[in-house]
Amino acid sequence: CPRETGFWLVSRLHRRPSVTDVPQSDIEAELADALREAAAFRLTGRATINDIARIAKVSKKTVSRVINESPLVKPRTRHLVKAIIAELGFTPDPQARALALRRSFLIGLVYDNPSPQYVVNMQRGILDGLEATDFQLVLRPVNRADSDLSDRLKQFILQHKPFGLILPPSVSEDEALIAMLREHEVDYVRIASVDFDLPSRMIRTHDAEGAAQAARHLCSLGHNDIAHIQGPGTFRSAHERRSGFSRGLEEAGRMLPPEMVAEAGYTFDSGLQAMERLIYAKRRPTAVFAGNDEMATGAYVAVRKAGLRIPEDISIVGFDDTPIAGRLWPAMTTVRLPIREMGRAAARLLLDQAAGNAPSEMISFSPEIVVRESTAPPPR
Amino acid sequence: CPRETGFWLVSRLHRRPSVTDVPQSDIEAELADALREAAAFRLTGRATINDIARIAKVSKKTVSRVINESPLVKPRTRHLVKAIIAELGFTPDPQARALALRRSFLIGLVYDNPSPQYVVNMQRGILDGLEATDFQLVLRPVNRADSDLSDRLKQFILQHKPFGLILPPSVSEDEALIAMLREHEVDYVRIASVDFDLPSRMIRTHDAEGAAQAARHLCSLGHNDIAHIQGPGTFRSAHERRSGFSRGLEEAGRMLPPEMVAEAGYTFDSGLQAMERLIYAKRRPTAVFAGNDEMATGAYVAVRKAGLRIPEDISIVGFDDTPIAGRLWPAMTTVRLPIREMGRAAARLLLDQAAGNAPSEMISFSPEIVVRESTAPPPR
DNA sequence: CTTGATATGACACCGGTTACCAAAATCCAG
DNA sequence: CTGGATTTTGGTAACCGGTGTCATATCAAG
Repeated sequence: CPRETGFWLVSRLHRRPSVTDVPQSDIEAELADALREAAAFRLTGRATINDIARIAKVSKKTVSRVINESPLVKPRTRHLVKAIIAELGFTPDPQARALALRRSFLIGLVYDNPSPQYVVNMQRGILDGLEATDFQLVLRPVNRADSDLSDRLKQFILQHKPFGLILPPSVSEDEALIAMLREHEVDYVRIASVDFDLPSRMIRTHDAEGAAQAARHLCSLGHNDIAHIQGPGTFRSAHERRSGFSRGLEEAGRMLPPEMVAEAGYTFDSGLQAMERLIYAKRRPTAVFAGNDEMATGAYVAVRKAGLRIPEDISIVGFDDTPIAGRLWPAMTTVRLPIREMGRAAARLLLDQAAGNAPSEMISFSPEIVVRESTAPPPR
Repeated sequence: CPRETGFWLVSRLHRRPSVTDVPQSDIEAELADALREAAAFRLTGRATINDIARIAKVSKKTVSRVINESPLVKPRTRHLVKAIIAELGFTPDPQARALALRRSFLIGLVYDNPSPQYVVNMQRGILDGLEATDFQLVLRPVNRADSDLSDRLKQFILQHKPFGLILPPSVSEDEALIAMLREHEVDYVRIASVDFDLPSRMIRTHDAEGAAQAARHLCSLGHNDIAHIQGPGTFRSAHERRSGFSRGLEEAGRMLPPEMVAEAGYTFDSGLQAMERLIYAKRRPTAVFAGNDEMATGAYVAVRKAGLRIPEDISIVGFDDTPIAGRLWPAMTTVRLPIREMGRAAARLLLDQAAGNAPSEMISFSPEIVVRESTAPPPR
């Protein structure tokens, strides 16, 4: 026997077919009366659940049931109440609801503070997904370095009782954080390029496959001296991208020797320096795959500073397809991750959870190479 | 006689000096007792104002007064209650507070949907300013074009009763919106490059002055054929920047003839096209000032496509100093607006309002030119 | 011992939700 | 067809965790 709880979306599915064999005119009249009264009330100000109840001549609780789509309401009553709600443009007060449900309608986006470019697009996507719901997106930047992550976030959770959290890469890999979330029973969706032991809702990206595409692209152009600017070792995505790239090269009969890999920190400056190391190394590469667009942009500058040309002397491939990629000259070939769509999916996943769907689900996204003008056959 | 209202920060200022001439030992003992009890309670779970009241042996109202820094509490009681609050790590529930105060602790950032680059930095700044407060930043993108602006935003305001809104340029210029906000008595801070008739809190940027600096810089390099890529006419900032630039040129004895102005839409593509028009015009300019970095980046590409060099053939100056400016090659000379600091100031202004400061205040920020490598003397 | 100022408490209320109970409708066997 | 058990449906009161109002208790000064 299901208890009466705030979220009825579940049971909405197996609702009995509604039987309406009451004299139509009767309903009509009552409805008209109520609506007249509602219209009169309308000017007074913002309506509450009490007003609706009074006008519909039912109890508060019944109105609450209608709002929450409880199946325990006669179709007739439901229609009446819904009509009045529509007429008054009533929407339940999220604060009051939050207080009673001990759960707010905030969705937190938790990200690492030196916010990577992609959070912008992710925000867009999440907002798309939250459109026309009562949920609000709040930003929760954290400093992973300071390890205040858990503390501040816990504070936020205890105070604001967020409905759910969205954890983009890097934050999503923090197992201590995840443990804390489970302890406090907060819903969350992880976004990452690897699988996790604990089954939980997540958005999975196949970064390795994208990197392999980059490798295939460069090989097909005829490059043999191929280098990689790798992201920081603390990021799982950096490993994924490197190993995927390496695998891609091997499949095409090439190798990625350690001296052709320069590690950097996913930043512009570090990418620039890494590229300089590669340029002035014993064997200069004719093509470089950077772990993200940010570093690839740094590589652009290093190449230019060295008096070399893109793509005639050196081909460059990035990862992420951030806005900057298309704005550079020549436009950057990069591996596109559908960040916005991922954000949208993450929001949906969180909202679904409310509807009582299966406890664990995963949505996969595959990256795709976008060939622009920064790649060409190697110089002879 | 001041009413008892949720926000006492005002009166905190003219509080009488606290006199504590009660036997120390007495207090100590009582405090110790209470703290022992508090420590025992601590494990039970999250504390509420009732728990504090019970342990301190005062009424919940008194605890509420202490939380809100009301001066109507004896220093001794205050100390006791504060000690217990600290011991329990109690923080008031924002939802409950919001319900009672009919005002939530959300700060909305309202921005035009094809979100301009600067909102990222603005977000950072606002988050800085909100740090260590109970306030949360929520994102409210709107489509100005759809004119759903007022409707959707009104819906948000009615439902979530935000504490205040921050309105960056373009949104801040919408008088209909402002009227709606005043009608619903929502606090807001406008960020704009012009003054408004209605006195209200605002962050004012002197875009015209920044543009004039750009003009002076180009003139001092010896340019005579100077063009401008102007932003869309619907943006006040576009006018400000143009007129400031024009004034700067005139002060240096140059002119900005209409045929040397190309209007674009603050976007990369439109900037690219505008630059192409200028390049293939009768008299090709040797220097171009774009209304924002986005368009300037488009100009870069147009110049390159035409086989010309930056800055040897054409100098380019942008506006905003978005991250992309420093990442281009050659690095872009641009006019820097301290967006992040502005965001921080906006948040502070909103929070001050709560503390009952003067109803109207303005903080000014002056832009400053950042000379990088995209400007040089004209070709001979 | 007043008196006015200061400090505290009792209680209703904000706008929803749940637990629990009562009334009505439906079903079943006798 | 009827009475009682069972399932629906609607209502009441309490509660979520704070705040406002207003009455009352306390205190220093006159």
